[in-house]
Amino acid sequence: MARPRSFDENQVLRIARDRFWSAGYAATSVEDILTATGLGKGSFYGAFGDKRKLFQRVFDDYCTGLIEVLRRELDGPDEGAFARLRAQIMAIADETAADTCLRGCLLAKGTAELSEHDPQITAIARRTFDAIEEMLTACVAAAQRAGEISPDADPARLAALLLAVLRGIEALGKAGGSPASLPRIAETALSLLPTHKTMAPAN
Amino acid sequence: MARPRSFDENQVLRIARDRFWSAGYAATSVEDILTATGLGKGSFYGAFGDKRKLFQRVFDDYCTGLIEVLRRELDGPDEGAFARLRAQIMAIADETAADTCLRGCLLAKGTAELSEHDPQITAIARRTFDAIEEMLTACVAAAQRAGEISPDADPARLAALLLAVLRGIEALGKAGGSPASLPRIAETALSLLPTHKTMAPAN
DNA sequence: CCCGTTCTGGACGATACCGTCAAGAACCGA
DNA sequence: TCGGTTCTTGACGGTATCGTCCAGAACGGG
Repeated sequence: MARPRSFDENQVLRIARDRFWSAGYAATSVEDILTATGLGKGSFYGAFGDKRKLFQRVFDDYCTGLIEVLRRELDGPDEGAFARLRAQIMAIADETAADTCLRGCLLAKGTAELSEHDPQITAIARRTFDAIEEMLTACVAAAQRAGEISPDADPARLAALLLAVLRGIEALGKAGGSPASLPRIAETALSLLPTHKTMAPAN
Repeated sequence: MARPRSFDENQVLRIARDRFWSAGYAATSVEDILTATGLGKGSFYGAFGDKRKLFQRVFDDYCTGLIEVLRRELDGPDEGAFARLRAQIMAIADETAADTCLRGCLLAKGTAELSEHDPQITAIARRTFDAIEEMLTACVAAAQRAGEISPDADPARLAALLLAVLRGIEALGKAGGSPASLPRIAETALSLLPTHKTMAPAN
């Protein structure tokens, strides 16, 4: 018994996300979002409270989605764990290389722009990186059990390194450059992982 | 025969850089810079033309400085090349870990915020990454000649990977986290470099 | 059919912001 | 000392921005 919403909240979130994603937080005005979505001010502030609150929500949703996708791709039996790891890392590199408009990753962009002054954003970013690192660790450990990565290696260390490489690929991607360079970096990283019982890794 | 400037251009550039660095481009207003520097509008626009032009100049100066520092640290004889490489990479990791206010690196921040919409910024970032990669390549090659890195490895590939790791460390640093984690990543990366004539690297 | 509740549209106030401009100040060579 | 040139100060116009508020619309239970 009340007037129902005339807009789809998720659609608004998507549109707002795209605006923030493309222009950044500070450069996106509330009016931008209003015209893009067709909402009136009353509806907007009533439903989302605030530009900052909206961004935090969008950012959080984005990060949650990221983690979910990654989990779906990486989880699985020990058999094929290394293949899954490789495929996922290569996919991220390819994706980044294909992003010719240089939009990049909202997680990276939002963290770069806001982490210094918004502890909430920092916390979300931190949580996300931790989650990804954990999934990578599990995948590396699985690959070790399957005999595809040297059992002497510390899976947490390798995972942390791989996460850094992934974030680095994303960062380099924003400067353009040749499309082949990013996958090449991913390949190099994968090829350096201690596959057999070679030298002592990650001393 | 004209009235001389009453301000130090370089000092203004430094102050403006710090503002941009801390708040980002969009969130820094010209008035911010004016009050921080004490300049009047006329002087500001007369000397620097524009908020955007000023940022490009600040960004360019910053990148040039970055390259110079790195060159000073990495250049040298083949003897000790690997030690220089290691020292520099660890230094960057330590520095990033010590940056508790999460200000990060202006190159990363500026690129993340502006590369999508400002080709000039993209070009500067690109040029800077290329220069760093080139210096890393030279250093890796030197270490190979000194017998500290396997001669079978492709120095350009290793250098590209190291650059990605460095940028990744910087990106992860902005999310806070334990101070030990970043140096650990750097160490892991260094330890995985093919030191002797181990497995075929970077196939 | 009607009323309470929630939603909508947009006017509104108060700043903040960008970049221009003109009037006057400071300098220095002659 | 004087004139020409450059610099400085800050007022100004026009716009953008954020968030509030309220009058009225839409709905559905009773």
